[in-house]
Amino acid sequence: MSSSVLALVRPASPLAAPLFDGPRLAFARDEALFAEGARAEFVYRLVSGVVRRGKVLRDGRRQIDGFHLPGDYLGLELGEHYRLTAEALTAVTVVRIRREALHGLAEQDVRAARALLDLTVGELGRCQDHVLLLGRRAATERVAVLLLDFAQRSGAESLVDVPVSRQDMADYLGLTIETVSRCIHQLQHDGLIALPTPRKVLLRDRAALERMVG
Amino acid sequence: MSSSVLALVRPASPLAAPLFDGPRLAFARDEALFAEGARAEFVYRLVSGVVRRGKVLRDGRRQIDGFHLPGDYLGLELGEHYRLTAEALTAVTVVRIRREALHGLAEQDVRAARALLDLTVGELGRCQDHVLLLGRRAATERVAVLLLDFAQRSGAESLVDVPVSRQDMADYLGLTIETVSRCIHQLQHDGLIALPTPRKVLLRDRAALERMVG
DNA sequence: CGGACCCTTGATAGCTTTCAAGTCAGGTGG
DNA sequence: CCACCTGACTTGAAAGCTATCAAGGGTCCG
Repeated sequence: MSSSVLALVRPASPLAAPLFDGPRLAFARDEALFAEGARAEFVYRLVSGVVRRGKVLRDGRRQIDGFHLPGDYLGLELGEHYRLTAEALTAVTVVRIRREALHGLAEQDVRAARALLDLTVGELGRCQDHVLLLGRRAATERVAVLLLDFAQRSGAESLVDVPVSRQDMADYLGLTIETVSRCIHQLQHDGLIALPTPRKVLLRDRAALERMVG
Repeated sequence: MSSSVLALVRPASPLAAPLFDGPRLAFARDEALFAEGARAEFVYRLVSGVVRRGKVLRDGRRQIDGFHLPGDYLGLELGEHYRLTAEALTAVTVVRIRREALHGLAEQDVRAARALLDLTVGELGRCQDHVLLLGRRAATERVAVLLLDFAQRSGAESLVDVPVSRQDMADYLGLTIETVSRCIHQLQHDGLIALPTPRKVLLRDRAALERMVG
């Protein structure tokens, strides 16, 4: 069980209880929770919806670092400024906490400090897997990794929900939208998956997919 | 083991004092400090030498996550097992501490806990930058980024020491050794750099390099 | 001088991108 | 209810970039 890249980010070791709680906030689809470079004032816990987190180069090239689902924490960069942008892919609700308040929590409670560290370490591990994927995997492998991640995340037996657009997949995988589409077609042609709808993937030969991913 | 060598990896916010200290250990060139998958028993602080840290796919494809220089910490993954392999590129000396001891330290001393978190967050930030480089930059840009990193790290005005082989550069940049060589040639041809020796790069037009990197 | 290793260079192949249509589903308004 | 429109996805053809395969230096060191 090599730690395959987890596209959908989740706590490394699930916390028994949320690290913090509080009133809920809503964001509309396409709204930014926070932007790269802005002062990092808050840390968020996602309650519902899907969020993408990434960066853009000045010329518009975009790289997505990960997708977030309910339960995930956002803004753990914990520096003075956010290092990337988080945007709602759907309507989203979150709980947020001031960064200083979270640090205060960690100073008073050893368990909170440890949980915070574990979350950050988990994020680091996923980021390292992402580096391997982008540096050394061919296009079809990348797509297979992502589909398996979606599958694992959803816990679905074989019918997997793809919660993001082809463009977002491409920007996560370091490919173009056309290449993603062609790779999916290839996997379908090889009998590894079927595509009831563009956003639903049926895993027909999960073992073969996992072999491909290594 | 010239102290002018540089690396991509450095503490996010330099610690006033080392997080821990103790007796020194030596590793020979090409020796592994620890291997991916092994039980993560120790955390290391590099005292002298250069270390590379990375993963390999089963078919031999290699991806390097970063290069480490004196002052850097290794093994901060802090999970049950190391997530990557660390190997000495030169003779190396380190100080090491048991993982549990470090956690104990963090539990007793809020400042240590915070330093540990900051180190991990810094590592995460560098990893995110690496993802952007691998996902969305062309070969020559990647090489330029690495050369500028080496430059910044060494603090050299214009004559930069490249402390790693072309193969290691390639494995860090997600390229082949030939492509790295050709990109360096290209930069030289365009007058941005000169190459007194293969491991010494003279920055002739740093502004242009930085423009290229964005 | 010979050998080993690292780096460079050349030619060709292959994969992914780019450019350009074309299809499909969902939503809107007539 | 249907025509239309828009956005998302797919498909095709050609170009471009990087990898692969294959030599060819250069340097260090025995």
